[in-house]
Amino acid sequence: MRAPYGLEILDNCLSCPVREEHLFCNLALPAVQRLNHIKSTAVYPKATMLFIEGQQPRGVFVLCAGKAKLFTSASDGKTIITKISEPGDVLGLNATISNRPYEVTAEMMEPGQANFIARDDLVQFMRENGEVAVRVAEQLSRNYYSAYEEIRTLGLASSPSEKFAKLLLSWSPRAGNASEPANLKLTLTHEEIAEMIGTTRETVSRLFSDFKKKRLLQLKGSTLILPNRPALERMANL
Amino acid sequence: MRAPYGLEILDNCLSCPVREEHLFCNLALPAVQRLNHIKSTAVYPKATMLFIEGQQPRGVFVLCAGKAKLFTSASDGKTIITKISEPGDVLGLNATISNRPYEVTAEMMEPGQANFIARDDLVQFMRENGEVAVRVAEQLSRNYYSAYEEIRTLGLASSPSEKFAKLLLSWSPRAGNASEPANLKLTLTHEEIAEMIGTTRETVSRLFSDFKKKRLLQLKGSTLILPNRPALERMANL
DNA sequence: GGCTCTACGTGATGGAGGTCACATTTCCGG
DNA sequence: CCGGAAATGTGACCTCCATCACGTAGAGCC
Repeated sequence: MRAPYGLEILDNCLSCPVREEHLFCNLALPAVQRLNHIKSTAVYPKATMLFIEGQQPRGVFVLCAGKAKLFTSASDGKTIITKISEPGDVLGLNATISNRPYEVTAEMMEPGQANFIARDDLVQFMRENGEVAVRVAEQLSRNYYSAYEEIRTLGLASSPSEKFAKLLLSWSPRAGNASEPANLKLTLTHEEIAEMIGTTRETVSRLFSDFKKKRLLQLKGSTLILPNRPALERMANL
Repeated sequence: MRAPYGLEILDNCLSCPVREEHLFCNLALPAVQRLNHIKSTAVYPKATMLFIEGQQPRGVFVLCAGKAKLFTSASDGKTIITKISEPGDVLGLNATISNRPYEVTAEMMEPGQANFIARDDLVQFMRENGEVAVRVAEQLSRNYYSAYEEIRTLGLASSPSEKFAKLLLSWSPRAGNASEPANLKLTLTHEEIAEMIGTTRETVSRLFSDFKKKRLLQLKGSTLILPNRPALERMANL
């Protein structure tokens, strides 16, 4: 089930194995050829910073393998993780398009691979190809949407438990109307979860205890089970 | 100084009186003609909802006169104002491009006027004209940036006073290095300010008192004076 | 097996700010 | 100029969570 962690370069990394919304899927052949010409592929070890908050944008990274966390920090060191990126995601697009500094730091959480497209090449490619520009615009608006969800979570939720419930729900694939329990792998530390919902590690630890007691979640090793989605939704004010 | 509040239709509302970043400025003539053909102009009284959170996107509004507030609400009624839009701003672009429901409600705060461009027309226009699509992408990434600022404010600031200081700073035009006091019109109620920084009206009221006492702001009628920008920046952790 | 380092669990404590209540002022339409 | 509504000022209270402090558990390593 897991992405290969070896260091060999994956071929055809821009193709779309799963998700329809990938940025450069199903383009016309000439566009694909042009794309292959301007992209470059590289392999990154764990903890690599693909780019750092505040840097001038060099271009975008299309993640092929591995996960990356995107986060931003205040001068006092407080940090919020805004997204855990997975293969297929495009990183640094907003900064690159608007030519403003990267607004987040992107750090590999595991060894992985990514395609890089330099800013000038991408902008030129967009100008020549309206379809590509539309795709980019769509991707940007998706990014905006998830930023908006973040705002709603941070701004509208009154308690850490509410935010925690929202986070759990966002992890669980919405399985139709059925109320079958969702289970998934928990790969984040309490510290990281705390940085995602704007609270402290200790509070997250207590939240896990509370939620277990209330039968809102179970942990078997690193497998997280959510037996009662509706109750979570009630907690999250949905 | 104030925009006319009469109900006559302003001509040439898509032109750019002030700001360079307006969406459709300085386009080639044929594009401008096309634009004038697909847009329609209307006048809206105070408290009009241009669109409502959750509605399917009909298209975008380019605000010509008047201010509008953009906000989103939780089911329990708690509300956050994410932006005060001013003439020249483009409203509803993200939802329109991604064809997802409007993520906010846009409500006129004063009588005003806006151009409307229907979704299909806009998308078609973008496809035919790569330059327009690039402009749209740039606008989207600007929107994303301000959403990001919001996230930083809500997520990284620990106290209401910190957020309040940030808000005041965001209102004050950054006047070079000089430390001349900034003054500006205060058009929002304490309630609205509270909804912008995620706190309560009472707390905002107390913040005004505290900040006055600490010589961080003065109020002359509805004119707000910030005599000590550096001190505000310190409060905001900048 | 023992060592170290990181992740996690949990109690005690204090204070910031949300909540409620009510007084006062400002605004605005008639 | 007046009356009601909306906006604002302020006190009292009390909850929730950040903080501090420590103990424990597990993972990797020699």
